[in-house]
Amino acid sequence: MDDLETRELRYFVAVAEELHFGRAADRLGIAQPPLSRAIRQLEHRLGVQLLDRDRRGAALTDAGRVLLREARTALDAVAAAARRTRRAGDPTRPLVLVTKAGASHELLQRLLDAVAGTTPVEVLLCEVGEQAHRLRDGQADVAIMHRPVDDLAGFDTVDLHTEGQVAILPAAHPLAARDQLTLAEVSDVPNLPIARWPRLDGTYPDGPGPEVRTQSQLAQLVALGRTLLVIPASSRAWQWPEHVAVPVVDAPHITTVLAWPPGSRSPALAALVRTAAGLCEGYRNAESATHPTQEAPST
Amino acid sequence: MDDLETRELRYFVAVAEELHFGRAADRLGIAQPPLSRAIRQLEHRLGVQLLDRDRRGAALTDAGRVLLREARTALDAVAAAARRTRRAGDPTRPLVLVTKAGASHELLQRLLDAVAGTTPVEVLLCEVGEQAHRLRDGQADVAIMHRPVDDLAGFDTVDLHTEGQVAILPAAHPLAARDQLTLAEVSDVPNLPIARWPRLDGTYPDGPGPEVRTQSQLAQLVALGRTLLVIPASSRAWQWPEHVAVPVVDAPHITTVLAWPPGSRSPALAALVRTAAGLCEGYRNAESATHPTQEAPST
DNA sequence: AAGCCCTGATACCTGGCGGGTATCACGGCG
DNA sequence: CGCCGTGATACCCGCCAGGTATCAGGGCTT
Repeated sequence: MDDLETRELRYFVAVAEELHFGRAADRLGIAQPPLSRAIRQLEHRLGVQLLDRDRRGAALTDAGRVLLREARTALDAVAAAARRTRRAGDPTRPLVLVTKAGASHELLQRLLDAVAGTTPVEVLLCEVGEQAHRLRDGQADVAIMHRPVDDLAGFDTVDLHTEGQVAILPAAHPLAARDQLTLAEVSDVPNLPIARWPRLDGTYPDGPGPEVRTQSQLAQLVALGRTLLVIPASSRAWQWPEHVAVPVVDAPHITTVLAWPPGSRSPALAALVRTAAGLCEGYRNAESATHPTQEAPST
Repeated sequence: MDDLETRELRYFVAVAEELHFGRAADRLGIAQPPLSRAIRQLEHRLGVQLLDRDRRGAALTDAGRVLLREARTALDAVAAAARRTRRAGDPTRPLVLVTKAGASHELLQRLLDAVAGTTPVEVLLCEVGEQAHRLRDGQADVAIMHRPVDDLAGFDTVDLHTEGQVAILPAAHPLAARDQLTLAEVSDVPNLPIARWPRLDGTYPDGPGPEVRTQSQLAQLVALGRTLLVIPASSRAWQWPEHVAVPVVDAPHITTVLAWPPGSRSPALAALVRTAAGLCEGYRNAESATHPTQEAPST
């Protein structure tokens, strides 16, 4: 019937994340009773139980888990609407491009040089896996991402460049002397386990490797001889003197792509996409000409 | 700062679509003054002018056009959150599959047969181009769509089948006697112009062909000898006795895909996707194994 | 030119509801 | 057995969404 309000979604997300009405209310800056009432009303309106209350907190039901995921994307979309509208009203707005720190540095440099003077571009750096979120919630207009490692669902893209991967090893490690490696050799080095990244919900998968959250943590761990990693050959801007890169011959190739929210039609974005496509003409995947999710936005 | 409420977005969308405060207020079931005030507050909060007021109505500014697009997707996301949550709380829920009427009928039949008894599936038929919207706003869980004609941006997909296209002609037309045609021959038959479909905003592109909105309108127009169309070979369930299908040898191949919102993890959906992929093993594009937007949802 | 009409804007009132405080119910635990 | 910490309930208050009445002004007609 009547639509949900974003306030209700924000409240539910807070409770679902804290699993505790008191703390959630605290975080929201309101008192606990109105929060309890709001969630109860929400459950009543949806006709679905979202939380199992308990003397020591609350637990999500299946429906609650669905709403948590859906509410997050809905709130992102609302926030994106506000941000993009504010930016559209600012005539001096630069295009905001988000990329992983250090990834595809040379390519980005060439792209920025090519549009310098015509299209102002602001570069926003983020940690691994955050680009999609920044794009979805309107903090950025366009992103440099990588297939198949990043989640490109929901974006239009053009392919920019495809390349092999290298293993980054501590210089002191025996494997560092090799001039090439295979995935099998890399994946079961007993005293050099692969690091673990957080999942979307912030928890870590099980495994022997160290838990990392940022690229600089990882760089340091490699330098300390505690882990290794396999990354695209061009993503080496943050390489330390203690690091050695060895090509991994059978690792899947990584394609660098320029990604943007579907439907974006600003002339600046269209110009950037056109320039990027032009820069990489030779490398582009022929599929991109026929695939509808890979067309440039019209002006 | 403070987030927008969906009420504000609904109000703005109404005004932006009507371009008239009075009619918009009417449609929303409120009076005009509160609506004017709400829009003014919205503009003030965003720090952006959204509408140019005028004695004879209102006109969208650039920022207003951005907000209209963003607000629609945000409202879709909120509506989807409500719908999907309600459905998640209903233990008897069938999976809702949406498809264009008549398209890929045999494939769908095989798919439904294959999951009959294990996964209840409700089939929702819609007109051309509506599937993406139904999927985005939560009315459906999964869709049968076609690449490259449908907009697949924002969905995970598996390829099911690829096939050539045929021209559907009035049986009385001279070209109907041919056993094959080319795109060039089809596209400039002077007295048989291709029909025009509405754009997303409901307006029609210019051109000589008749305006159509549904497949049955189109079927009738072809039977009347007023237009022709080019469609995948399998989409002929609605063919009339007055229609003749002739292969178009150089038309781009159409791939039938199963598409669903990224992140959906219901066991029923996963089972359907697995079954579909199994059914079409031989036809599947090898790329689907490595492309992240084409992986089956995990259970 | 003088009204009229149709547009959105302004003024002002009212009621519902979102939010607050105080308190209850209840189970775990020392 | 009483204390603590959980969420639920009761009740009050003030704000703001929404209503009515009215204004302002430009393009019509006459």
